[in-house]
Amino acid sequence: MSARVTTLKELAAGLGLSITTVSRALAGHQQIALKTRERVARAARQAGYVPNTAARTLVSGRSGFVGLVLPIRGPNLVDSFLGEFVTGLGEGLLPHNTDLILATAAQDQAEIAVLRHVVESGRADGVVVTRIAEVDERLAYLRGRHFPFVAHGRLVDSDFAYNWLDTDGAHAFGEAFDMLYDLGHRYFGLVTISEPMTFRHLRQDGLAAAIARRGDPSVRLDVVTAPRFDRGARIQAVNRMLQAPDRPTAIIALFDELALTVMEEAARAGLNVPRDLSVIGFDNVVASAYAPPGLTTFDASIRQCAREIAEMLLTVIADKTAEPLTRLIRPTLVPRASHGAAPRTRS
Amino acid sequence: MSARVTTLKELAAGLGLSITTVSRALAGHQQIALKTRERVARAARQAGYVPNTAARTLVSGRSGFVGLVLPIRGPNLVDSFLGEFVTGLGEGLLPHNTDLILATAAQDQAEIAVLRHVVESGRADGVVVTRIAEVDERLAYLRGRHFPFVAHGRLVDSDFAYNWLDTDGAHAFGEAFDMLYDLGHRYFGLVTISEPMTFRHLRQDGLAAAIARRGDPSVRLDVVTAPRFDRGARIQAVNRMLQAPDRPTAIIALFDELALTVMEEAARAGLNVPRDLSVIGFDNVVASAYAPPGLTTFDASIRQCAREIAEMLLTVIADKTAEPLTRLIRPTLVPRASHGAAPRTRS
DNA sequence: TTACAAATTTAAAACGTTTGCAATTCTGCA
DNA sequence: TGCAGAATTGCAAACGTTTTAAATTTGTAA
Repeated sequence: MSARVTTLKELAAGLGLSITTVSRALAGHQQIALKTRERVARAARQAGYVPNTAARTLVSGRSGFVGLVLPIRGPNLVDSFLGEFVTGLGEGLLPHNTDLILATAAQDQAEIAVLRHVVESGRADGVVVTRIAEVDERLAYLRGRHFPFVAHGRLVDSDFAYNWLDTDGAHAFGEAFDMLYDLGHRYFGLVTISEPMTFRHLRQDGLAAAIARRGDPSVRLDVVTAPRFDRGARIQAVNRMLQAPDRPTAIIALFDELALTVMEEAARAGLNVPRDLSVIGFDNVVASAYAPPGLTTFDASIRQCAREIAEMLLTVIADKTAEPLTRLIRPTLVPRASHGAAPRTRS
Repeated sequence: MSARVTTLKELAAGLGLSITTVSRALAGHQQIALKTRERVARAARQAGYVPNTAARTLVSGRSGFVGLVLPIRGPNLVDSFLGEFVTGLGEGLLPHNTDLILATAAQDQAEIAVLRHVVESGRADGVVVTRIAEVDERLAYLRGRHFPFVAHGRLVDSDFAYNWLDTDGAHAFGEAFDMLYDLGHRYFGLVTISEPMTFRHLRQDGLAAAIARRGDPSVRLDVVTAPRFDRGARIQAVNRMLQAPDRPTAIIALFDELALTVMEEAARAGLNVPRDLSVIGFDNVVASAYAPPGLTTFDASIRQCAREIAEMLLTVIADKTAEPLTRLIRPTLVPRASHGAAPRTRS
């Protein structure tokens, strides 16, 4: 076992054939005699031949990679999202012999610079773009370059079509409202974030639409906004809502991390969930099953979504002229113990 | 903004220079006149020139990638490990302009086949190997090929030296024992796994060594083994220990997932943690903070370890002849509420 | 046997970059 | 003005593969 790697030239020399023939034989071209193809295949297998990716990419223009730009975030923020997402992408790419490249963007670095580099260096045949912002230059850039991509999430309204897969947060938030309304709740709280991500609008709009559909003027909704990555400010925002003299009887959080904060602060304030307060989250992070009394939330099946995103991207790469693909995935309610009937008496 | 990508040839033509000169100018060679270097740099920046990775790799033999083989596991097993690990690697690679490639291995597929493919296709300049098994053909293969790699974890005893970084599970388990012993515990339980991973030995040996050091013949240790990925069997194994007429007063689990199962089953059996039973885990997964009453565990700072692994790997790639690097990281105790004084009376 | 078509194989160019070596252009000095 | 030597630039090969177009071999029918 040596450090040398077998090349096509060596293989050809050993077989007394030309490089061309060996290359074609391995590719399974019909024009090469069956007997030759078998002979070559045997020799290649025996030599452990693996084609050089760089050379193949250079001539074919296809790298066999799909890219994902990984933004480095602050500490303490790692949940299972990235792991699930990457695993799902891997599963989707596996049958097509495509690998994933993860390019890291420093915290202060513009993610688009890294994206540009990935695209223009020819490292990848397509990219996945996550965490869509309200104004997202990445999508415009990729579209301008006619570079294959699939967005996880989408713009609120865009003047162009593109490939995306999103979880139907609007529907989930409407479902949450309906369930809580039927349990007697009329005074609602929404904890949202201040970062300009599109999903906050989609979910909040879904909630507002459900309220409007119901047409009950006694329904009231308060909204409180917290910065996503500042735990202190988040707790403060949550308490603004909890400490108000007339607090909501049901709080819907934009995602589980916020909902868990709500439950912790409620417990600290001596409130019983769900007797005094119902809480509903979104994401179904692992901790939501463990945090007492068990957080009712929605599962977006990230891994499955990522797998589909990978498949969509491979489709787009194979046929760049195809119509834009879009998929809206309905998250499933995970009912646990953090929601219940509205309290009878109000303080 | 077009779909075309700028090449060195175009850049050279536009500047009236040869490809050679432009290439050298961009590489900052002193032999190119300063004025020319500046002129070229300006043109390159303006054209948004990014060198083609495949071409560069082909001629230089360096891909600028580091590989990680990602084994697809069954469902429901995604914790934050992968996300943290990948993030840490990204952080470590970032300053060296190196990216990460993730090659997926199907569930039934031999991981070594994927590894071989990554290595021999020239996709990566080095690889990270995780989850070291008792007999691990990956290490032997990489060593035979003289291919740069760093192992996360290590063999129990090996007849050759290699680069590794490991968390000192032996020390942690000894620390756990000492703490529990001082709290009056004498009857211990260890929940371990049946999969042939080396870390189970390292941790169990650390525990045994601490017990031996103490030299108290009244100390007793029971060990129960569960398959890692079969939740039902895991619960069964845990209950074998909990339901025994004389059960341990303190249970140490090989990792948090098992410890959480212990706590759940203890609660179901009407046992109060920590009054009736102390439980200690390892990993500090997010859920361990939320699972009542809060699991005492050890934090291995995966992200930080991964960053160091990346740095080690880059060192090894830069100088293949260097002495093997090894790092043993001491995990820190995260004391929560799942451990306490040994119960006075025994049933 | 010959001619021609079909089957099979090969030479050579191309992909975009780096690099050893050679060629050219400057500079200063006689 | 001429020339050595330094400074600067360029030619061409190389990396390992795919692919176009052409060459060679084989088979078949006259």
